Amino acid sequence: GMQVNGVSMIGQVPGVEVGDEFQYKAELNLIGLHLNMAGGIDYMGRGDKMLATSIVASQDSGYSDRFESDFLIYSGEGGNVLGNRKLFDNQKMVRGNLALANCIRVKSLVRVIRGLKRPDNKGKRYVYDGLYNVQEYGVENGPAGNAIFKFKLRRLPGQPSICWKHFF
Amino acid sequence: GMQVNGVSMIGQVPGVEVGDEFQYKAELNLIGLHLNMAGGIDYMGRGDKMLATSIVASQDSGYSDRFESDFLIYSGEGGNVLGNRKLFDNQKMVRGNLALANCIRVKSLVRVIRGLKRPDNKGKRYVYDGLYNVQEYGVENGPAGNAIFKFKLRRLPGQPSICWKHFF
DNA sequence: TAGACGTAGA
DNA sequence: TCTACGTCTA
Repeated sequence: GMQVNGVSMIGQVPGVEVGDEFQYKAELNLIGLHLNMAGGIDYMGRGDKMLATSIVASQDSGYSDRFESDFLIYSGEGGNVLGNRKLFDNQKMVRGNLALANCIRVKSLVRVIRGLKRPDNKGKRYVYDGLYNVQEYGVENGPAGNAIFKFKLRRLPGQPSICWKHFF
Repeated sequence: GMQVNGVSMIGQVPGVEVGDEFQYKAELNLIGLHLNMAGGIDYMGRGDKMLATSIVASQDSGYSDRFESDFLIYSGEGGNVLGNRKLFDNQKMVRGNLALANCIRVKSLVRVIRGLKRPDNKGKRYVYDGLYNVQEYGVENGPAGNAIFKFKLRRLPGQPSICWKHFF
């Protein structure tokens, strides 16, 4: 049967290369690429503070992350009242958001995974996009005037590009 | 990688025997024992009405299903305001509840799966308990005076017992 | 105990 | 789009 629980780590995961595709969050968890089964930001303790290890980014499915040639604008987590995704509140600098922000000073690398639609439009698939540096973050206004964090991540140079076939 | 999507069917699933244990809802889905990844009641269309095919019953994890020697009292689904499990409303005779109630007249068999705690207390495991007949249902009052359906299912005689080891 | 970019089917 | 006895980590 299935197994779960990969190992939490920062940086490249042995055996996983840019462009590798997975079908379920549980697979990302098993292989250790992204342990957070539901959340988009995964993180771990490093010394006395939390550091983000990986994020799942999507341009569709109601999310508005933006992929450019060599950087990524990623929306923070939280701000859903009662988990509702219809009632909004200000996002807070805690948990995943804080862990992601902590990466800026320390220059800790973050794995980026793209959440893409499946061909049949049922659920998502996940493509590993490589290592990024978190450069900065700002605050934008969401649909209800609520605060949403926007993190700017820069893709580490020298990594292979994702084959365009992945996006179809 | 993992695969999903078993086939919806009523009655015994080929290859699955009483006492077989599974670790995830996704496994139940894959093997076709219970396709509903989140809901406790699985059902399908049969002619012009819905019939329940399987249910997942638990005595713990906040649920109050009761297993007796040869029958089971199973609580209906729904009644959680905003999916909150803290704010309660009356359960309605729709979806899974309706499909389960429909089984009474037609005497359609329902597979019963026991949701049990794992030894490490993380998450659940699932043990197939065999086929049951839905005999009747009533309405009880929940913690907030809200209506909760209670279905009485009788275990089909002649089926082997679940090994007691499963419960430890 | 609560929070989170789950997942499938109606 | 919505519901549902998910599943994990902090």
